Amino acid sequence: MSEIKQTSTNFSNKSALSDECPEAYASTIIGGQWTLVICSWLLGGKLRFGELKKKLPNITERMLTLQLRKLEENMIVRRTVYAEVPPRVEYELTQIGYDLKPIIKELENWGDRHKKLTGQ
Amino acid sequence: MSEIKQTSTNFSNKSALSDECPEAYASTIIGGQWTLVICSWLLGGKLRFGELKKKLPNITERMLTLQLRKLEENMIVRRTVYAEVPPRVEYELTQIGYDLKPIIKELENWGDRHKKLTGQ
DNA sequence: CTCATTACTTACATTTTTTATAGTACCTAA
DNA sequence: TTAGGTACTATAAAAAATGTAAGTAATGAG
Repeated sequence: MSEIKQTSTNFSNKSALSDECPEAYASTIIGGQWTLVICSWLLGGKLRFGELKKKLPNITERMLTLQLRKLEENMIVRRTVYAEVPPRVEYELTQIGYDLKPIIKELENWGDRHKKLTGQ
Repeated sequence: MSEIKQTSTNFSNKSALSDECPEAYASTIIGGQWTLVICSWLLGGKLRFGELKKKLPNITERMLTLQLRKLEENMIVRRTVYAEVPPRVEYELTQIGYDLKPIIKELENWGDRHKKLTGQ
């Protein structure tokens, strides 16, 4: 996740697409496997690392960390560390993160309809 | 793309997530690198394989084929083959594919705002 | 017969994403 | 002194996605 080769064709393709197509740009930001689900949980309010982990039973701590870091880099999520022991870290959506709400809702809606249609 | 290991943790994680979270389900369907851009072009009407290729200058024929096949499998796109030589194949959105329109539009919107905000 | 056209397919290589497993620092409470 | 909780890190490996390069079928034009 952190080791992207800026010389690869894949990288330049993604960059070019992101430059020209804001929907592709958005997709690279919210496209991770756990990204939307994390955001979806955070729509309900701030959560600690461990709380998020409980909501996503199968995620590894590493993946959760990576996804949260990426979300933080992309300013979707704000991270607050409390200087306590044991540590307490809270995650919450920023404004632009919260702005994903209608998109997430529509995706849920569309997903449900698609499932019914295809009998999944 | 075609060789997904149904015994992998990744596969079972994705399945479980898709079962529970329609937004994650939707994301696995429209999450490919070129998927949304292809759909976005098709919103304007049916296009031939070669026409799509021209719209996406950097895509390889292999990737275009794979993405279109996946979209077809997922009933987002309808493929029509004309028995001519040289062959002619047309792609167009299905109803549920066309229903992605508002989502794509909102993603474009959100992407633009996000770009401005982060100075990309 | 040879060539051009179109929409692919195939085999393989590379890059990116995801998972597995085992740690770490810090303080508190027993 | 030891154990326990919290939010991580480090390293390796597996899996998935994407890219490269070459080839194919059919047929009509020349």
